[in-house]
Amino acid sequence: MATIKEVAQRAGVSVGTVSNVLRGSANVRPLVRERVNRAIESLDYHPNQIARSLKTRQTRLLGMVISDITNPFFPQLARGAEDAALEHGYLLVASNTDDRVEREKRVMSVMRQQRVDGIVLVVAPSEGECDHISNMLQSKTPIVCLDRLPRRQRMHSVITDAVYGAEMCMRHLISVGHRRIGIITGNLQLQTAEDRLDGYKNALAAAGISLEPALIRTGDFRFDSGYILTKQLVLGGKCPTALFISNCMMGLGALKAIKELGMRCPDDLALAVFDEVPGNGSFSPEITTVIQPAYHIGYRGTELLIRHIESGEPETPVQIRLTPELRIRESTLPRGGAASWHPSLAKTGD
Amino acid sequence: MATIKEVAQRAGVSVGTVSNVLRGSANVRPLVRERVNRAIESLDYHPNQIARSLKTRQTRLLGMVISDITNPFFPQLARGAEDAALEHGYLLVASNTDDRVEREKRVMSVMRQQRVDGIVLVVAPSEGECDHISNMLQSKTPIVCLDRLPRRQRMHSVITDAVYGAEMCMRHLISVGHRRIGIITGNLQLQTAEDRLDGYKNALAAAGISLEPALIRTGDFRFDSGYILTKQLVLGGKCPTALFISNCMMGLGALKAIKELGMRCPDDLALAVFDEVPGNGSFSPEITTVIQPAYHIGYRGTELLIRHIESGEPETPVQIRLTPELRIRESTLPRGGAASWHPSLAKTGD
DNA sequence: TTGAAAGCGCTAACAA
DNA sequence: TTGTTAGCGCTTTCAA
Repeated sequence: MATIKEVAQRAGVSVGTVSNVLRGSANVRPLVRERVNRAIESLDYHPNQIARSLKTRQTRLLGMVISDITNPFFPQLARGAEDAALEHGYLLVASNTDDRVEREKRVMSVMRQQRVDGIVLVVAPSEGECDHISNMLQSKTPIVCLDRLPRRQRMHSVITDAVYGAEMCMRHLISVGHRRIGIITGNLQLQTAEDRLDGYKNALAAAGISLEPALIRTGDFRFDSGYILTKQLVLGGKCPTALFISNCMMGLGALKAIKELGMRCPDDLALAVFDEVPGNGSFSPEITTVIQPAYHIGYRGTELLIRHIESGEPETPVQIRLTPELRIRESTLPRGGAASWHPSLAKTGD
Repeated sequence: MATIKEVAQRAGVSVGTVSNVLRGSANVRPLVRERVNRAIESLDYHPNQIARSLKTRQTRLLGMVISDITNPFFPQLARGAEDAALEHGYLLVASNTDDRVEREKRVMSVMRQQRVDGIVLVVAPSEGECDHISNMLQSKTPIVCLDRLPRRQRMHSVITDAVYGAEMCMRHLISVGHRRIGIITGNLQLQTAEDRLDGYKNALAAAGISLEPALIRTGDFRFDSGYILTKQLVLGGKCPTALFISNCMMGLGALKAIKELGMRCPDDLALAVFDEVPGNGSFSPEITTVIQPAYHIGYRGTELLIRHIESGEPETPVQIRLTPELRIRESTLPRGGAASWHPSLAKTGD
């Protein structure tokens, strides 16, 4: 591959001048500029970003560490992050952790060696051992947390207002007549999972419905736990009339369980899911969901990260909280006929 | 951030020795090695891969250029690619093209500036202007094509045997009694899309069913075209009794159209889809699909790429063709009662 | 407006 | 076994 030196020779100028042309900056005589550009063209010269990075101490690489791209929430988020990155001339180095801290540590360490300019991070649940995060921060590599807040540290973040989303969804379930509502939560080491549970509790309390511990099951955001815990809830004595599932993968598991149990949704059991469910709208039943602005979480988080990279870290963490949206569909059609219910009843989000 | 020089000073050795310790290679006295490691630890030293790359001319970065990560086929592929990369100490730089050549050119150019060691590529459809690909190859950056073969060049690739998959699926539809089978294809600039159509044609020919041009519609692998073309096929005069859809996104569109038309699947219209459909198995109906080994395409393609990076390019392109699998589900239950059909009838894949 | 040259942090060849 | 040093391709300061 051609180097800047060869371009300089070919154009009959010094490397400094070529550099100036490349960076569009300094005062170069149009004639000279023209000659340099022709040399670049004819040599198919691609500036060596590695050499540039070594000198300038920035790579124009951003790390993106997420949980699992096969969870349909994350592709949207990734697209948002990529769009923001590309608009500012950055490329994304991406990696999945499967929510394992060891993997998070490992990829963040490698990204650090690669000298990424910053990281957007969906933290893995952990019991506090986050030295890798504080070390990173200490070495002046900015991090913006997406979707989840780590328990200990206060950091830059862009998340969904999960308490509000869960509350809104629960109010809807209650408004169509449900009293015995079960919930399957995510891993409660995660603030997000806890928040969704809090929304559940708040809504029940506000409606004067007492909390029934047997209706609360702790899952892990994966298909299997949705499947197993739904069966447990349904078969375990006092079967709920509605289920609130804390994410889409567990939602699919719950649907499968309901099918296998020979129950009908919503007639035998209503279902509402936090997160859009893959395939929703094309199949039956259509599922009532709390929709997170996944794309925007990625986009705004990355934008925030780039702002910090390019103009220095602010003193206090910036925390952005985006509002989710409730989409009501047939899986929560009111029991005993639609006549007893009107969509306006559900709009209690104020 | 600490440098190798500081580590050397702290350990009381030369940078050369530290380098030797880092790369685990040369003969270093255990005692000295120990001292160096302690220095590394206490300084929280992370080797600067940028500087290393400049010298060694390899970045341990792999480019992954795909069509669209929100198409559920690609997350699987990406996980396979990442696993292979990580196992060999590489990181993935990822980007989506939305099947637009301009975007493909742009990101590949940036990746080239970043000096990625190689690229796994899902090519965008185009009318032959692939200079960016041949230039890349010429500059000794290996490329392995995944899932799709570019029309002109012969390149390293890992793809699914689409002709075989489509044939197998069509044989099944025919075996349960269908004669008027419609197809919605992908963008026929893509070999993959063409292959699936060829499989369709082969199976019809083998069964002695004459080709009906009106039953062939050209889509673009996106939701909307599946939706629109299904409506056209159904409402356009001679409605088919079964539909073969060339990918999952169009499959979802087709399902939605069928729903809106008030038709029942499979009673009014049978449906088979190439690619696993998101949500399939949890909803109704469950869809008969041709399942591609997406993870393996990513994994083996990346493995192949790394092999070429580390031991030089072979003379002739390596082309790997993986076998898809037919999963028969309720969307193609035979018409006129299950009694007339037995699963064994479908197993004509020999 | 342009050229010359130091230096970014590392590797690897060579010397000691 | 360890140390010294040139040089990877660029940017940037300083001098001309």
